[in-house]
Amino acid sequence: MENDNRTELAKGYEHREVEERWYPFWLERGYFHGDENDRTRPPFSIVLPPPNVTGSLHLGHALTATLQDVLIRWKRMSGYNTMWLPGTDHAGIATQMIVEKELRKTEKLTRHDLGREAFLKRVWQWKERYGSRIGEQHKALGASLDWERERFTMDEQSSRAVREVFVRLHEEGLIYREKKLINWCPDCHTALSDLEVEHEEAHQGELWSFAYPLVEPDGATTEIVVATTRPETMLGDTAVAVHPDDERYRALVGRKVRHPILDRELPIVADGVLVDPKFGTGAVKVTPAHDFNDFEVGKRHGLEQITVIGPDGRMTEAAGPLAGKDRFEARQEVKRIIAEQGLDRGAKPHVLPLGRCQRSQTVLEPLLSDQWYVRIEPLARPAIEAVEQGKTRFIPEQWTNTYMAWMRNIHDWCISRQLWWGHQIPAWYCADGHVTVARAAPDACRTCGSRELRQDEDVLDTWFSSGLWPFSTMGWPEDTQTLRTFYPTSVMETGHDIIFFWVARMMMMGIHFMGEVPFRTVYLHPMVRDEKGLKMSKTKGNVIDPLVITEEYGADALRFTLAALTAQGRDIKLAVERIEGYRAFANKLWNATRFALMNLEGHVHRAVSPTKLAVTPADRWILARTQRAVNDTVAALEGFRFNEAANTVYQFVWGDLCDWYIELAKEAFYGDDAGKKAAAQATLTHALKTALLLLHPFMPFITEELWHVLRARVGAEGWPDSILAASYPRAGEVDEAAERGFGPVIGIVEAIRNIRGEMNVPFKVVLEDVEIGSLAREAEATVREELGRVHRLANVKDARVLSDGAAPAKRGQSAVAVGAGFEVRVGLAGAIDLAAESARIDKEIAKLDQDLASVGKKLENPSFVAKAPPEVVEKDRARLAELREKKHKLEAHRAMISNSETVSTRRQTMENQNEQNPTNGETQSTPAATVQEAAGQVQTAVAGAVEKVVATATEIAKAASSAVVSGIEGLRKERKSARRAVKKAVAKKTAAKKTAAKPARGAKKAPARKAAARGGKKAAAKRTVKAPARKTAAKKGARKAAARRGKK
RNA sequence: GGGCGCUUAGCUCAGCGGUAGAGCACAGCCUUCACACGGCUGGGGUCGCAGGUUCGAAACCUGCAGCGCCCACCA
Repeated sequence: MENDNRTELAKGYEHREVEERWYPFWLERGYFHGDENDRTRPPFSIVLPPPNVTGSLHLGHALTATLQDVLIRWKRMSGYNTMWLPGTDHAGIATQMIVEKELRKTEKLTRHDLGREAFLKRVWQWKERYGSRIGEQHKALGASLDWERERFTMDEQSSRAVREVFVRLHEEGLIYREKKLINWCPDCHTALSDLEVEHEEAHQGELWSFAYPLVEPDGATTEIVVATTRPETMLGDTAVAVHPDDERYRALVGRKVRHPILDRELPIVADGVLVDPKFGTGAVKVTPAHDFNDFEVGKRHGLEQITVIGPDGRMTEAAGPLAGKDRFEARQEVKRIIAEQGLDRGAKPHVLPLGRCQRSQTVLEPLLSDQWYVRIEPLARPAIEAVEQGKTRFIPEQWTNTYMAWMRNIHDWCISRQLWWGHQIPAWYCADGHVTVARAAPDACRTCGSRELRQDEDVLDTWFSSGLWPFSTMGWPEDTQTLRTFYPTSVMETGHDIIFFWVARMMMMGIHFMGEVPFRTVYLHPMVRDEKGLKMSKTKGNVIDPLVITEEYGADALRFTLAALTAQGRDIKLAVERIEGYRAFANKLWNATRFALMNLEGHVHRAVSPTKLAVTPADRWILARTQRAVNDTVAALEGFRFNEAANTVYQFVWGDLCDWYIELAKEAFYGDDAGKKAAAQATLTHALKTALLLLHPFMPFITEELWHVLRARVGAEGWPDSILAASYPRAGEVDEAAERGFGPVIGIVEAIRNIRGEMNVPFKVVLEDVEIGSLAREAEATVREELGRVHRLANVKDARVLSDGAAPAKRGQSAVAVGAGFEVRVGLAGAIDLAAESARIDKEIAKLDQDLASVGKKLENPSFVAKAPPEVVEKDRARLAELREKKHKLEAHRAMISNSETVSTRRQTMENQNEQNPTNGETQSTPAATVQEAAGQVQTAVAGAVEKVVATATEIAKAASSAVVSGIEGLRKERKSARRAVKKAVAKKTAAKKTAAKPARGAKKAPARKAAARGGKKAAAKRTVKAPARKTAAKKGARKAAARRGKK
């Protein structure tokens, strides 16, 4: 690559330039090809669900390609011999319709004008012209498909497999031809399988009743009333059915009615299966040629089948006076004629089920015709067993049930289609109608020897060839090395919308012909919808075009977005803002690398574990975080939890690496400690390299680009010349001590930043009076070692770190933060708003009291102590201790402030309330009242209390081995308690406000606006109890630290 | 008619027995020498409703409600 030696990057990430660069590079080196002769590496194969050859990439394709590419790239980097097979589907009806449409538009011709042969030539031309488009689009997405193996469902190899399967199934008696009712699309002029019928409920339908006069009236009984939703079918009625046990009609069974329009008499039959005596009149008109139920009745009773609606949806000659009319016109005509004869018995609204053609949306017509079927039950049984035995498993698991339910109730599969584009059925007829099924055109009729043979004109259902895809593409029926190496495939990744159409058929065919399931795992991805959860459609205008997105935001951003949104069992609602967000992430990664490049000059990366280098606590921390990110990412990928994998890397890169480590490393890079700098360089390189590797399957382009630049900077030892050939990071042990040990440093920095934020001290103001104390021994050492970083990250000068757990001095004009295992005092002489600081501390103490109450109550409950696991109880005890310690420290600080300034009335009230809190339990604290009354003694009293508190705290810290840990966790609880307090206050205030007047018109602008937006209740809460929800100084640090530590 | 899924912060969603989270959006501060596609800080949640199990439920069970999807030959 010409640019391979660049060691600098542009300021911002430009995806267009980068994404163009790498696909040809990968192809050239043959990285995507799976070697069927490779015995050294385990195989991992996927067949891409073949998109329609006419298709253009939509988000469904983008999703499926992304997820499969993530798997394939991950496995490839993990040492597998991967093979991902591309191809396209001829898509019978869809393609034929498109070409017909074009033909009509450009030449005003129908396919019949051209004739079969000429038309098919046109379709092939079309295929040649546009068939590669979708492949190119997959390349733009970065899909690492094995193009050498690209297939088409109608190429010679696939066609041969289709004929072979057809012939064998026919020989086995599993394919047969029969005349029965099928779903017919009058618009597409073809039979359809059950699956291609879209069921719908027509609410504007009606149930119309009319009378059939008895041929021989019998006293009062002169007619029998039947009901129908399809009046036109009465022209094909050949019986009226009643329930055999129905007393009303028992006497009529066996007698006849007269057809009022056609010259025909119909028998009245008894049928217990068809007729529900409670529905309608309890008498049913029977139309064997146009209704599936009636068809069965007809067979049971030997009734005549009269086809009155033809393949074009018009009435046939058998419809007598209505012959030639459209079926819907005929419906109205029939009603009119019957009414004229006085036989109309009224209509009522009725919701009727309608079947529509999946393709054309035309209302389908059950039609009697000769079609080919697959006898499916014998094929389904083994496919059910395979799943029961776990040979193939579904993810998410719930789809197992869907699959099973359908398979157990499966109907024979109508496979013939009256189309031209497709695999023509390998059956030939002689003049006498004998059928010869053969792999190639036979010379003579197998039955009578006639040489006058004509091939069946129908073609096979598209899904017939798709069903063979996993093995037809690998050379079946030959016993190829490719099949031996890559069949069964490892994963079938597709949408749940084609679980029956495709997945089930592949299972049946694969097991039957290969003797082995076609895939070990079926991962069914969610459907992509728009941000409101609606299906994307051109008419709604809510389609997000992946090609536009790729152009605008980059393929990497699109891929990452799709992966990050792919949670199991939920549709994806995609908003463009999400993609924007992940484009920003790509830019972040770009700039992190850019930063590294600027600071790695002269650094030569060695292929040794960075943990072997002498490193600082910060270095050890990011190395531990890196390993955790690796572990979590790999675990998520193994479980097909794409969203988790993506989010893990995202958080690691942006949070740990960029927000923290890079900032920490600056101190090393810009300082003059050569050893520290070298360690930081090695560490940063390792962390960044790992991030690139982890990300590669999700964002192949940018990671490849950055890999090359980084590699050029730090030397090539152990770095392949493509990230694609590098090893995926492996799970390993996380240095939890290093993660935990750094917690106080992070906590202290965040605590100081928080004080800045809350006290309105801009970052550029250097804090020159900072004391850090109450540290445990190891924490003290770490903080001392990393003090330079604390200085830099919090813009502090000469912070004092106190020894042996000593607490910071009590001084006025200061803000104090108490965190887990540390306490920080920030002197803000002249800059502090004491009232604000005092109020802040008050609120924190109020929260602590809430927590103390809650934990105290829990621990006072004997059954909790007795029944809960000891660790849990212990944890709560430690937390109680933490809370108490913290409260004492804050109280001491507050007392100090109280001494510095007159306390407001509001605060007094609050303090008094706190003192009255019975769950407080700590009676030693200095009551505020005392402070007020004896101002002169305060200093001494406070000092005494503080000493006690510190002593107690130190004891606690030493006693509990995990003091720091539980402390960090303890801090998190503040949040909940605080919220609880707010909630209670809200409830009270809401109750109080209910009767109060509406918010005044002239209220402050911003709250008023929010109030309007959020509704009265919340607005009230906002106005009245704003402050208590304020967080404590270090809580965010604690939260993050806890999150960082992870739960394991 | 049968089945499945969903209901958690304004929005999109994680979490699925032990201290309510993320991204975006929002507010304040910051044009600090990787990144304004940026940084720091903050505000915002009776985890759909009602019962039950449990020491403990957003999580498990039951019922209900709303939304969505799939399957289905009742005229």
